Amino acid sequence: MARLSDVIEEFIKSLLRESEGQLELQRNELADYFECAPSQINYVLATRFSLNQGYHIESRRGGGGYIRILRLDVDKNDYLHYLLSEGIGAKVSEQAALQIINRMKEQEYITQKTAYLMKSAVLDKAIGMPSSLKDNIRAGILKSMITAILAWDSRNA
Amino acid sequence: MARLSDVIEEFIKSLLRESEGQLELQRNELADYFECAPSQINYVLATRFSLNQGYHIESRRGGGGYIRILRLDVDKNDYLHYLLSEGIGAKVSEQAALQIINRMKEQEYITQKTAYLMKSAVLDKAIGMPSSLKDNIRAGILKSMITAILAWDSRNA
DNA sequence: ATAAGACTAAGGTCAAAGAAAGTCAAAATA
DNA sequence: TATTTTGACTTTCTTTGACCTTAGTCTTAT
Repeated sequence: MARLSDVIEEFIKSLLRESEGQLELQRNELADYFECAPSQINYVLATRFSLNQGYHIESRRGGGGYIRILRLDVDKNDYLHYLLSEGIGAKVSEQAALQIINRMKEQEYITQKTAYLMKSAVLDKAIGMPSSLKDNIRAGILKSMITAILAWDSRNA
Repeated sequence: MARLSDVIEEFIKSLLRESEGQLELQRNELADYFECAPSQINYVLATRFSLNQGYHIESRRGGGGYIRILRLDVDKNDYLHYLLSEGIGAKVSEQAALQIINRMKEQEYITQKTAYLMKSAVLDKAIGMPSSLKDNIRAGILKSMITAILAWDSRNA
């Protein structure tokens, strides 16, 4: 007897295959279909569709809510995935962040203008905050922006 | 299932596009057309056509009453400078930040892709941090990105 | 002719109900 | 012990409806 989470994982992945890596679903509907608790869907998403595993999730609550799952294009964007999974840890200095963005530009993942914009978002000046928390916050922001760059392409495929 | 509020929003926006950003309508008529409660029109106006989102609403009750909606089209530089000097204070909520970025996109000051990138940088998730400091940090980042957009333009003028 | 008051035709407000999704930790299971 | 399953509780967003306010119109007494 396969674990239900594995079944749900496979189900979602087959849906993704049929729909070019992009998919929108209703949490309660899916939970109904598999006769499980709605929160199990969250568990499956958290453990099998994380960023490190190459997926991006967007969702909305309330009437007409949804969960959107994007499969990021993995092999095409090696460096970016490396950054997300190992390259950027919990903390990143300003210098390191700027270097990373420069390299992204040199490898033509982003335009010069986008690089300029991204840099502005990770500057010490932008983040304000004294303390060592700055480097944590910067890491979060940088990762989020890199994820957005990856997600954009999948989303508009 | 698309949210009715979104449908009404799009309907109004398309009317605005056809009429140079100015439009007068009858609340009950519109509610009839969409078969919804009249107060849902107010909900749509409040959540999607606020001043921050770039719209101005005037209305009149009683016989011959109406609701007038104006799209405020501002000059790019004026608007961005306004945001930096008054529009964005020391703190900004996630919602408010996303609305500002949406407006920049609707006014075509930035592309949709850039909007997506900028949004990713101001999300609660990106900033991490529980606490109320989030809104301060977000304000700093958003201002920094807006400054970068201004600087880029003048630099490449 | 006119001012007061009643009637009608709008739009406004607010709170409750409904419709999702998120979180977290306890319980169950492998 | 680690992973999975469940469920109670929370948060967010939307929809509905009862009640309120305001503007114009019509009657009527003076």
